Amino acid sequence: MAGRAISGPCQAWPEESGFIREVLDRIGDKWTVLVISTLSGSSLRYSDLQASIPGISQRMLTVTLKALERDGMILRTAYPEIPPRVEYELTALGRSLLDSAMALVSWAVAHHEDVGASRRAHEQTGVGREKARAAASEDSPVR
Amino acid sequence: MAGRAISGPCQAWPEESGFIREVLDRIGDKWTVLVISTLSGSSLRYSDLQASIPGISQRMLTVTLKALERDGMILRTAYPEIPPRVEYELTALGRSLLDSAMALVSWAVAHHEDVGASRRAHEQTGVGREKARAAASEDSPVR
DNA sequence: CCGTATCCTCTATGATACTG
DNA sequence: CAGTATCATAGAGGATACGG
Repeated sequence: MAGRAISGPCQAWPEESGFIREVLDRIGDKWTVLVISTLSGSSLRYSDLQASIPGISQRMLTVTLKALERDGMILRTAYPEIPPRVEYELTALGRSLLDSAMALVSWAVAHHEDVGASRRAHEQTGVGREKARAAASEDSPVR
Repeated sequence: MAGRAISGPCQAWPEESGFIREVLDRIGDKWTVLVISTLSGSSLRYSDLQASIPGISQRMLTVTLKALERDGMILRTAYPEIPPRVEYELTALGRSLLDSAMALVSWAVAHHEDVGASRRAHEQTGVGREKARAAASEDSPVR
């Protein structure tokens, strides 16, 4: 749709943005990171995953697992027993993503307080309802 | 909401999952990573950002910038000139997230072919329409 | 036990038009 | 230039019930 509609100053995001968005969508969705993180230790059964991830619905667990399997991140193995048993485990590709994803999780753990503080500050000082200063001098920008 | 409803085998994700999800939602949304990446080089004006990120709407650019500012990732500075000028730049917190996010982007660049191959393989072999084997021996699981 | 099939809601995103 | 306001929509995600 966009094509090369823009001939602006600097085309920061040429064509890579396509599959970058794909990956970000995948890891950004509500459960993917939780699932692969849960599988980091050992292979698990469907019901184990559901028990280990509080709040996930059957539907979303299934959908997430299918997507990850399709993308080669996890391996699904069904044992035709009675009762049925299915095990999920990370592939090498899945583990490689886990590394990068955990960096993000670590960031979250390390900085969530900073983010919280910033949010509180913005509520108090009423940023957003900022008072437009009448003065217009070059050296006193309005925050 | 979940509380401690589950008393299962191993509580893999206790309470951290809350703010982990918050961070993942933020970086997972359609434009955040593109915006902070674009700001990695230098501070930019609103219109520069819009020109540098093909396909973003005014609304989403504004929404994304507000969210990032609220979370302390970027700093907004308005110069009360005519015409108005507003500059956005990454804060230290924003740059720290950029590092982790770029790790993910690097992963995408490095492995998007593997993912593509896996997807094609799943389409061809018809995984999902897997043939249920009649046999039920312990040592021959169905993939 | 391991899912699939439906229905339903809510949010993210976009298009468009207007303002300081 | 730098937004804000409003309306519309697709799809993610959840609840529930049924099937192999």
